[in-house]
Amino acid sequence: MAKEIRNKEENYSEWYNNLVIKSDLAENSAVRGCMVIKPYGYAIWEKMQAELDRRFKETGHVNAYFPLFIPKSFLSKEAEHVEGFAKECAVVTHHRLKADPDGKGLIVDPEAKLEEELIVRPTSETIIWNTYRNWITSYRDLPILINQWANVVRWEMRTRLFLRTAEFLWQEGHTAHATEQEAIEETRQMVEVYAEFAKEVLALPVWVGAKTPSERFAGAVETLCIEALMQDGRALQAGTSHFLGQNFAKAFDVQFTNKEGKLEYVWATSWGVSTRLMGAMVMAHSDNNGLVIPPVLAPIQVVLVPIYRGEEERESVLAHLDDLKAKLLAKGLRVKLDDRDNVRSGFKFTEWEVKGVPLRIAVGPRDLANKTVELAFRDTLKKEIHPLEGIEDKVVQIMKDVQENIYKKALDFKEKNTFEIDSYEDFKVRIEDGGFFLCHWDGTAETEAKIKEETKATIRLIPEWDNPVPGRCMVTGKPSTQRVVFARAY
RNA sequence: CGGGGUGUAGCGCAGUUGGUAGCGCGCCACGUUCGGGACGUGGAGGCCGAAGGUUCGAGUCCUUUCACCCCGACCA
Repeated sequence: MAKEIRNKEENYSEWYNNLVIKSDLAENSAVRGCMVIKPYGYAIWEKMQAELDRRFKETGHVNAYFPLFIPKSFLSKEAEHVEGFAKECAVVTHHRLKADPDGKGLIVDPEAKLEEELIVRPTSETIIWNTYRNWITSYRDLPILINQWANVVRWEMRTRLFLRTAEFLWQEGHTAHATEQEAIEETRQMVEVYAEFAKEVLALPVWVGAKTPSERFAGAVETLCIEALMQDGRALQAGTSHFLGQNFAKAFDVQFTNKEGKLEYVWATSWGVSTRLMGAMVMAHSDNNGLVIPPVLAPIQVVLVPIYRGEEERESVLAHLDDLKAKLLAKGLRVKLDDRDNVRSGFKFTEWEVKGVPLRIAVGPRDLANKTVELAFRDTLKKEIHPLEGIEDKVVQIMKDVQENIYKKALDFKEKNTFEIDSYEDFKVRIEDGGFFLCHWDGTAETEAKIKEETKATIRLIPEWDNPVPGRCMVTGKPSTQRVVFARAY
């Protein structure tokens, strides 16, 4: 069962509002479906970037940057790739405007038509592989392990804040390898990096597995992914890692001479996560009091709120909190001292709670007298009084505990909402309540499509079980080698 | 592109059978307050999405049009 929170769309907009606003830049549809990321939201994205980037570097990758514009002809070189992306591309056709001869304003200058249209990248496989062709001639040039931080544009029919914006920020890794085995291992390694990141940083437990052919990335031989569960019971694809085989090498003619002196096509992978992760984090942890941000990600981990009346008290409490802030900063914590004098402390409490700051420390005259502080925990909403002595070490520990606690809560939710179902009739009923469903499937695209058609549920992934248990397809009764994970997804 | 809905103050909304444009929040000023979103008094802020029509008179009725939101098809 999903939590009480489910279907409360108004919660989403309230949560989101602290982080982003929907772009209202234009009255026409040009920037419909884009979002403005506010500083507080962007700080979370920066933290995600830093944590991901560190993991990429640790696994031997380097960053680079490729152009935003892709010649139209590039996109058509890989048959399945073009099939998948052609329907959602923004196209640049001209390079100049001029004054409208019939009146005010500007028109596109027909003289300035581009010889070949440019596509605003929906993903960068094509332009990167076009570049790799010139970089790779020998096995000594391999592997190439490059990541790029970029924005991409996908002109979706329908957008959804965070989860499907027309423009989004992401990272895309594009690697080139001499052997199939190495590329497969890279694909696997990166999905594991994502799963670890989801757990340790987003405090989000995920399923890891392979997509079915129908859900695969356009141009991939295999797509691995991580899938998370939102509090409303719907699944969210949170990251993908693709084994591209030699598809792009063949499309862009990227060959190398191997140790035996023979020409071979290069093996490829690509993998990415996006600002969608912010949506995942928000929808997984937030509650009716607002955002709940895991400490590792929180732009502000600890907020210090002074309580006082009168100028004299204000000064002594603030002096005290200045000291405390310095002690906490020295421990590497991200601390905010809210010394605003134009709002009351109660207002501050609520404001930081809504923004999801993991820990609030309030200090007033009473605490000054008793040498204590009041700790208020965002995740549990509990409050406790703690001696001032040694508080900085205590807070360091609290950050770890809270991170762990938020993860455990999400893990518990995921486990309670994962069901083994063997009857399709049961499935049809139970799917309405959301969650992950472990079912047997006969492995055919027909059955997969039928289930999607009848229940709106899709196969989120095929897990790699330690001990796969065979059974019979819940729809057709045909043999199945193992259970797969179904859910309704965003 | 189908199906539904909404456009009135910065935001959220009300506006009766057509008759001087309203409320809440926010904003500004002053005062009292201050251990969980304070209160009082005063104030600023509007081509009622746009165009046309009916009428003595339109936020309200009619026509046209534009925009946005939600649900589907598409998708990370």
